[in-house]
Formats: sequence, structure tokens, C-alpha cells
Amino acid sequence: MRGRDHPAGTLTATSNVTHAPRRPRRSALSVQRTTLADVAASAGVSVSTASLAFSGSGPIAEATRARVLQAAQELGYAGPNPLGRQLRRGRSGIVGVIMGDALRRAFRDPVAVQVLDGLTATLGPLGLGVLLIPGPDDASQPAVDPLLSSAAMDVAVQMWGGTSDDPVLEMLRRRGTPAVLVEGTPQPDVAAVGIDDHGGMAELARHVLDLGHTRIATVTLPFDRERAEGPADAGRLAQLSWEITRRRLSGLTDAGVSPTVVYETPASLVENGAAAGRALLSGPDRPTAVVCQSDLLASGVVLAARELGLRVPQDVSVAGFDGLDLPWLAPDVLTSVAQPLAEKGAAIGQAVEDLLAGRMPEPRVLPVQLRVGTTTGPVPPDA
Amino acid sequence: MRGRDHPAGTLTATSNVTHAPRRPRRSALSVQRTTLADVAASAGVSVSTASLAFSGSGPIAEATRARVLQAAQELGYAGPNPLGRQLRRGRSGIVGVIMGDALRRAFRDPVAVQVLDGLTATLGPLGLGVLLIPGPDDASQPAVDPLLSSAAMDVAVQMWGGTSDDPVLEMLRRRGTPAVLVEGTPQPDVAAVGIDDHGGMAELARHVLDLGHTRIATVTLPFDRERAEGPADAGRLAQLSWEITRRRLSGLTDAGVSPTVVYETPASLVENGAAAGRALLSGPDRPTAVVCQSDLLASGVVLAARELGLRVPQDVSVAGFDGLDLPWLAPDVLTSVAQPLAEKGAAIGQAVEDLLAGRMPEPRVLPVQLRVGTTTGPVPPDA
DNA sequence: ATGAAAGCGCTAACAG
DNA sequence: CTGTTAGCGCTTTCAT
Repeated sequence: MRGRDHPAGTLTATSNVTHAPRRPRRSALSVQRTTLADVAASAGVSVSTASLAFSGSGPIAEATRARVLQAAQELGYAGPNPLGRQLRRGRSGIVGVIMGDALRRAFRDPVAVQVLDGLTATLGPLGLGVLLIPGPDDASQPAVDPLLSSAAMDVAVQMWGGTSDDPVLEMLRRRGTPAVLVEGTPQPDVAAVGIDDHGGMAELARHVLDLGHTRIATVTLPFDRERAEGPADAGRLAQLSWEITRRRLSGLTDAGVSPTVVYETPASLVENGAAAGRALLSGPDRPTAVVCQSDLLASGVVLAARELGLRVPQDVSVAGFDGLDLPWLAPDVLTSVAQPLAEKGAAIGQAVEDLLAGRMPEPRVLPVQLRVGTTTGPVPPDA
Repeated sequence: MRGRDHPAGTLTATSNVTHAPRRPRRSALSVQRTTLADVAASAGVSVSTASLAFSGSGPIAEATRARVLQAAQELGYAGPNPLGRQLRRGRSGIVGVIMGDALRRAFRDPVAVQVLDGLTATLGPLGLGVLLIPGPDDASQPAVDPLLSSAAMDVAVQMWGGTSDDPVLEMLRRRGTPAVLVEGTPQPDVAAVGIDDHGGMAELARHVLDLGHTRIATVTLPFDRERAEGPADAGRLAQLSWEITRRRLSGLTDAGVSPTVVYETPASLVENGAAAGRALLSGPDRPTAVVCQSDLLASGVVLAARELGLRVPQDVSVAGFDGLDLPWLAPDVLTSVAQPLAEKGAAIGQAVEDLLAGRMPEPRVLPVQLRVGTTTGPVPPDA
């Protein structure tokens, strides 16, 4: 009883006798929208019955339903106002998807796009919609998008999520919004979907080692919100906070590769790979193999190699991660580790469904597969 | 005066004596969420004052606000529940964006992505979020996504929208949702943003004509939801219902080009362009120039030409539309008509803002610019 | 099968 | 500057 008791006599006094009858103020956009009450009145039934006619839940005589629908038709009523329904049900039907990056970059990454596609395909039939929430742009921007703190959403999905003290996760916890973390650090209160980054990268590493390479450089995904660019020294390596980057890197080193250079990029795009490629391949002591943490980065390195007149794989081997189809790299086919992107999206969708049903789903780790293309070959004899 | 609690004796007649006190049923997800009323009680102020403390609208003593915020902090209250706020305000803060295609395809189109990026950049500061709504996949699917009829949104944006009897627009009208139509047929009740397709394509046509070409084929965007593929005969041409396709086509013909073939594609993607290119360039009497309605289609044609051993532009000229940066086509640079993509997104955002303010914005037609690259050249002497 | 009542959580108009 | 009151539009018991 949150404070609204009145002494008996006061009721009339405090009641709205003194208030002039208020004109309901409406949006300028819509002239007095029709409500379910209007429809019910017009059909000569109660609001609750009219509600039944639309929701289909609960018993209602076919004739009555028809009458209600008829009345709705006549009044141009397009169905229950979602806002009222949402408040009543305590559900918005919205899944917030926090992209792993600023949208302009995120959408250029086929990995993000294909996962998002798989996700929407799963969510659509559930009647759930996707609200796009931009991820961290760079460290100069606020850490969490305002939408994250104010938008209505039943569940949030963080695409390649961050660390355990990630401000995004903090905010979601505060709001009590259940979350699915994709490619992040597992946490007890958050559902997790990921792939076997470590295993996949280790397999790729063994492939490259088997070819005889020893001077192997690696080009990585961003380390953190700083998004630095260039070779990472020990100090910088210690700061590596993005889990996906860390796991792929440790897959490589755990398989026995000691990279000559760990080259950090600010984003997983072709141009960043090209920049890395130019830096790595134009100096002295260039590596005979460059293992990249994404296909986009790898294709940039291939482009840079071509630019520098180096033959792939005769002069330098290049490998990526993700297993994208990159026809424009033709005639080359990238050696890569394929991850099941659509399945990943579907798995996220299932996790969302579970959370909505009040269940915490088991962490999912999807398998990956080494796919040898034409961009890796034996170490050059003169190297 | 609906159902508050009153001192036992007074209102017993009208009150719910017969009703057992109900346990409020909550989502299984959240254990009894804190509300503004709880915070207000804890801070010793009224709910409305507490509301003021959060919204910042209206006068409130600094000390009071601090006390409320403090109480919120202690109770772990993350701010007003958006559902309640939305119902009360009659606004959801959501802009539904109906993509021009199934998401998996839409996201592969840099045009859609860059416009979407420009749009979100404008909408973000306005506190508006983007709800993704898939567009029509093909004719076998339902014409409008269920989200369109049930999701809460204040405004809808239809990306390269359809015809005047478009089922999407019909639905939005029924719901009374204001809409922005991008690249569609102008309509009195809908805001319009587009580019000068006709003029741009005409300019491109003149460029090609000036180079001496006469056997000119054109590769077009989809005609309608059917998404047929192949040369369009007169009958098919009469069915052309997507405005953007029509305008770009008429820009070409109005400039004096009579295409040898009008080749319709099911989507604006590289592979569709490649398929068209193979079809157009491998037969006899092949055109000396192929003018495409998008850069993605054009780059597919270039790839097909290379595949067939044809030199671009010595053997065949290829032109596109959009002005995308396609580095992987290197060393070629596509001749194209550049459209201002980010500005387009921003213009859409402004239209949304206007509609929300109850104003119908003037139709916007953004300028385009011919950009001559390396893929168009003089007609081959032997042709 | 239908109706009455309650109330989801919030903001805004108004009075003081 | 603060509190009171009303009610956004709907769904859901519960009683009939």
C-alpha cells in the first residue's frame, strides 16, 4: 500500500471536484487514437471480452469475436496498442543487440552480419524484434550507449563481449536484464555462446608449423577499447582485455608458436589487415607466415603482399580465421578456421528463448574446422 | 478512483471486499523489481518528486534530488521502467527500420549499411533506437513482417520502399504510424527522402554515349517482390513496380540509350552481377558497354568479364551506380554515380525528427555525381 | 462465455 | 518546490 490512504471524510474533498475536466493531451501526430475500449463499446461487449477477441487466449464465442473484429474494422482499429500490452505483460518483446563495434564498422564485418542474420531468423518466429545498440567506438566515447540504460528490452545480447567488469554487463546487471554474452569471458549470471577459438587457432598453428615455418607473425583483433595499432610489446600484451583476442592468441602460442611480432589492429577490417601487412612484410626479417585472427585481416595482408610484389604462398603464407567466402580474393582461397556463423546466431536465439522462459542455458561452445586453402604453403627454401 | 485502498469502513460497498488480496505475479526472471514508488518511499518524497529527480524536467531542490538518487542507489534502482514511461508518454522511442530486403541480403549491401549507419548516428543523440524489421524476402513469404503489425514504434522508415499500394505502407497507415519512405514513390501522407536517380543515370548514360557506345546493355535492380532473373521482355517491363529500378532505367532511356538487353536481377549483390555478366558477355553480339544500377552488380560484371578473358574497358566498358569504394576491384576503379550515403541517412533521421514533432517534412532529393573511373573507355574499334 | 475490477509503472497537470 | 490526483491502454484474475 504505497501511501494513498485517506481519512474517510476527505475523499470527496480530495477527489477531483475542483478539477476542471481535463482534455487528454495527445500526440500531435495522431488525432485521438481508437482504443480497445472504443471497440468494445462499439461492439457492445466489455473490454476484457474485446481483449480476448484479439489475443485469442481464453474462451470466446465465435460470434462475439466476429462482432468485435467487425467493430474494429469499422473504427479502423489496427489492434491492441503495444505500449499498453507491454506494460501490462511486463515484456517488451525486444531483444537488445549490442554490436561489438560502432555500427558503421560492425556492419562491414560479415561475421557480425551473418550471426545477426541467424539470430533474427530465430527470433522472428518467437515474435521478438531486434533493437540495434552500437558498441564501443573508441575509448573517447562513453563506454555504454545511452540506449542500454534506457531502452526497453527483455534480454540483451552482447556480441563479442568484453571482460567481467565490462561496463555494458554492469549496466545490464543493474537493470536486471538477462544477457547472452557472445565470445566473452564466462560469468555465472550470463548465458554464454562461443566457438572453440583456442582449439581452432591451435589447429591452424600446427598446420603452419607442419609447413616448416618458424618466423611467424600474427595479426590480432583489437585488445580493448583503446584500439591501438601496431606491434604489441610485453606491456601492451599485459593489457589485453578482450577475451576473444586473448583466446585466439593463446591458441597460437599454446600450440608452440612464438610469434616474431604480435601486431594489434584497431578493427577487423580489410584496410586494417592491409596496413598490418605492409608494416610486417616491408621490413627486414620479414616473417614467412602471417597468421591472422580474422579473415578480413588476412585478406588485407594478402592484398598488401600482392602490392609489395610478394607471391602468396611462395614468398609468404597467410592464414585467417572465420571461414568466410571471399570470392574477390580469387584466385586465392584463404586458409582459415571455419566457424558456423548461422548456427551461432541460432544458438544465441535459443539462449534468448531460454532466458525469457526463466532458464539459464548451458554455455554453448560451437565447433570450428580448419579449412586449408591456397594461401599457405611450405616455407621458402631461402628463408 | 479505481481501487486504491481505503480505510476499512468507508468504501466497502464499492471496494473490493469480496476479492482476496492478490499476489502480484511477476516475471520469473526478476524477483519483485524495485519501482519508483519504492524509491520515493525510501527517500521520503512523493512519486512525482522522485520522477522529477530522474527526468530532470521540472523544478526540484538539489538536496531532494540527491536524496532520491541516494535512495535509488541503495535500493539498486536503475532508473524508471521504460515500459511505464512509454505508456504514459505515448512514445516508445523506437524507430522501426524496414530493410529493403531480407536481413541476410540487406546487410551485405554497403549502400543499406552506410545509410543505416548515417541514420543511427542521427537518431542516437535524439534518444531513439532502431528496431530492425526484415523486408520482403521473396513473393513466397508474407508481404509484411509480423513485427510491422505488432511492434511498438513511433515512426517507421522504409528503405527503398515500394509502390503506392505497398502492403507495408498500408499497414503503417492502418496503425497510424508516420513513415519515411526512402527511394520510393512520393505519397502525400509519407515523408520522402531520395536521390536524383534519374539525373544521375542520365549523366552516366551520356558519358557512355560520348564514348561512342551503341550496343549498351543494362543490369537492373529487382523489379518487384518476384525477384526474377534474366532478360526482361516487354511484358515483364510492364510489371516493373519498384520505383528506384524504374527511375534509374528511365534515366538511361531518356538520355537516348536503347538497351540491347535489360537484364533483371533478384538482388543487388556481387554474385547476381556476375551471373548477369556471364549471361550478357558470353553470347554473340555482346554489348560493348554494360551499365548497371548498382556498384555491386557492376563489380560482378567486371569479375565475370575478367573470368571470360575480356579486358575492361578495352573489350567492354562497365559502369555502376552508388559510388562505393571497392578496393578489391583493384587495379580497376569503377565508373559510377556517387550518392551521398551518410547524408542520406542523416536526412532520413531529420525526417524522423520532423514527423515526431508533428511536422511533415518537405521531400528531399539529394544530389548525385558522376565519377569516371577506369572501367569505361572508348568503344572498341572492331565493334 | 462474459463482465467487473485491479493495476502494470510511470508522468503531467494542477494545487498548494 | 512538493504532493495529490488522474490515467496512458491493456490483460488478467475472479465471479457470475
